[in-house]
Amino acid sequence: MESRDFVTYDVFRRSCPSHTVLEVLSNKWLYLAMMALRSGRHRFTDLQRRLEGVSPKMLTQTLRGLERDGLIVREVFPVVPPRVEYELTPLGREFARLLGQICDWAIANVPEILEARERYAGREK
Amino acid sequence: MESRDFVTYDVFRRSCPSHTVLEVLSNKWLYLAMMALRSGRHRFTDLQRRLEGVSPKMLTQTLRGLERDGLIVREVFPVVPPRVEYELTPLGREFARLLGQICDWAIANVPEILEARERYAGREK
DNA sequence: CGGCATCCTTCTCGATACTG
DNA sequence: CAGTATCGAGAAGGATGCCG
Repeated sequence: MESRDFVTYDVFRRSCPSHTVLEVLSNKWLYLAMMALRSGRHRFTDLQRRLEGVSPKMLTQTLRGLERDGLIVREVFPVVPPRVEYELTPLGREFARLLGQICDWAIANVPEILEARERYAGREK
Repeated sequence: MESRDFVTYDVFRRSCPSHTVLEVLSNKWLYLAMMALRSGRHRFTDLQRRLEGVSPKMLTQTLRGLERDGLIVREVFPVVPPRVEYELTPLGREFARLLGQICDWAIANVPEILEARERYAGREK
């Protein structure tokens, strides 16, 4: 296991770890959770309120995945009622910055994309 | 329809167009198709070969979506056997550049992410 | 409050076969 | 070659109820 990276990563190959990572990251709730956490620490309920339409199940699942991959940390306060906070790690902040660029781009180009869709729909048969 | 952007886009709101756009973009095959097209024009079969494991159905669906949103153009040559080529639009190139950064980041951080996963798995009960 | 367990529906996706 | 059509498995995701 102490192998160096003597193989070339190839996101196109299903067996390549980079492919798997990309697959995990291609997820709407993951995007949104990362975006929400850019503004700092947040409690579970805060996130649930911010991510309109997310079920507790999906939010938990998403946050667990992010924690597993080292992109966020989860802190549990031993109080009643329970209090759990989530925060980006340095690695997570890097990634969130890139996702932020995607979001910014998406927002900036919504009009153009919607126009393209109308054009496309308009020339059907 | 001639409305200016007097509303504030909010990716967290399900009804916001930017949310829809983000949702569409959260897709593995879309990522990979865009990456493959960064190197120029490609035929359907070329793409199918490049994207390991993609079925013709999913590839068609992915490419249609990208075409619909104005990110790629599809050119059909009236020959036998058929020849169809796909190419990024200027808008698509912009977006592909951002996705490329995500890919690069993913590849660069595969080791760190895999380590995080092992740590996470290791401290389970 | 912040989950987890369970059930159940939906729907994506892959495999396969076929066609202009 | 570049798709389309069809089918079925399996995963994703919502709803609900319970618990520390």
